[in-house]
Amino acid sequence: MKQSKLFTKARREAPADEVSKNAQLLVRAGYVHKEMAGVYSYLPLGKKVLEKIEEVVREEMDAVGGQEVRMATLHPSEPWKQTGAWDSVDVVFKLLSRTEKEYTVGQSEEEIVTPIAREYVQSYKDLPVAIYQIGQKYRDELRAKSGILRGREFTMKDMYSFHETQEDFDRFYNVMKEAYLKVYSRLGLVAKATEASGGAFTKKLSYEFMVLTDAGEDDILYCDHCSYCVNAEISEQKESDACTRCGKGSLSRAKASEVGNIFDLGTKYTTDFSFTYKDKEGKDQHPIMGCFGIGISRLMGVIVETFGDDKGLVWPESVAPFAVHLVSLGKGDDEISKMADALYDELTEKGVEILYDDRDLRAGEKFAESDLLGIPKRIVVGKEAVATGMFEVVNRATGEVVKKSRAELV
RNA sequence: CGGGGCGUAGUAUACCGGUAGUACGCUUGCUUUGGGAGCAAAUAGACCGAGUUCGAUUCUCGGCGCCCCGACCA
Repeated sequence: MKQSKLFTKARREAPADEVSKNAQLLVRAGYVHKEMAGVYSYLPLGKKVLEKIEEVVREEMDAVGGQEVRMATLHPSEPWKQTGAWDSVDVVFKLLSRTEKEYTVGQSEEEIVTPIAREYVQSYKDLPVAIYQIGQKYRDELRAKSGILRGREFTMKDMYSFHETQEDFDRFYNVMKEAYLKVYSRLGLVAKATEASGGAFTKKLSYEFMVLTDAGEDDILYCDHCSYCVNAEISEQKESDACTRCGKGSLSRAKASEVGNIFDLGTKYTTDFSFTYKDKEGKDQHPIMGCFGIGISRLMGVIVETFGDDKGLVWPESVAPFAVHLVSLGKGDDEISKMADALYDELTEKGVEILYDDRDLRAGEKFAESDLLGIPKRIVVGKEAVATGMFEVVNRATGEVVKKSRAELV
């Protein structure tokens, strides 16, 4: 992609009405555009990042046997009334059509997925099954905040699984826990599986996946020795207490952002929707259901909060919109332009995802903007490259500079 | 939803009870060219409504919007 053709432009100033780091940087760099409080459009660069995150999540969900679907976003009100959520869940948007019919937009999909599963699962032989989707969710939040970390519209991966027995659910639950940790690790994040309230439908604990960041909304207590971590809202322990799990470490308190959760829904929904299968004895049984969410757009925000520095965004390679930022210097210098053009063509042909700043701008402006965009690797083509044949390669995260020849790059 | 703050060109800001100035951006020309250049010209603005006033962008009230704190958070 040539930057002269890129739809968006970086801005020198951060928007005055954004305080959070993720919103300031993403807006400045042209990754997103705010529509209203808690609702952002994703522009070409931002969309690429979202898709990178989605792809990592998709691979790990497929790896544990998940099957991807795309469920409706506009929902009839009936199933929501059937489960009681229409009246009891206050973040449900309620829409009225011109003929006064009621609808909602999905803030979660149990009301949609359960009737779908009921249609295709009749026997214990059809279980277990796990289906998921990646898509937009809508929640009528009283207060959107922190840029893309907590919005009224956001992108989420939500998986729903159905099981014959509690044992099988527990088995899958652990598989998912590992899959989730793998996802976060691939995104360059350190997440803690955190014990939390199980929500409305189970007395059991659920797990929330927390990434430590001051921008987060939750307080957690975690052991400095083992992997124990608990949401402070359900814990009677306090900072500096000895860890009750390993007995060796002590607890630290920190702010964290919830980037995923896994719930045991029991038979709440399968009962509400009269979803039964025949077991081996031919008796009707309600499947046990699980729900597994990952906040895709929130993850993007958390990545910005975690890695962004005073110069701008810093993307881990796994989610960067481009792998390489090729920057040519020397306005109007034909030799430099030709050399940069040639390198761009070669790298593009090799399949390298590359953004080429071919614009006639001064070096300072190009470097500042390159830093802001946060692409992991910058290749500079200037007089020096023409003279020596060696290209300067700069690591955005570390600032480390190495010289490489054309042959080493392509 | 309670509390606080803020709404001025595309962006960031300034001043003012007498209709607005600066910087960046955008357009044009010349110079400059390895860390956000210079000169010149050009473009562009008071959230909405009501009230007070001879006159409101400025003061008052209401609305709307945005941010922050809290509450809330399948």
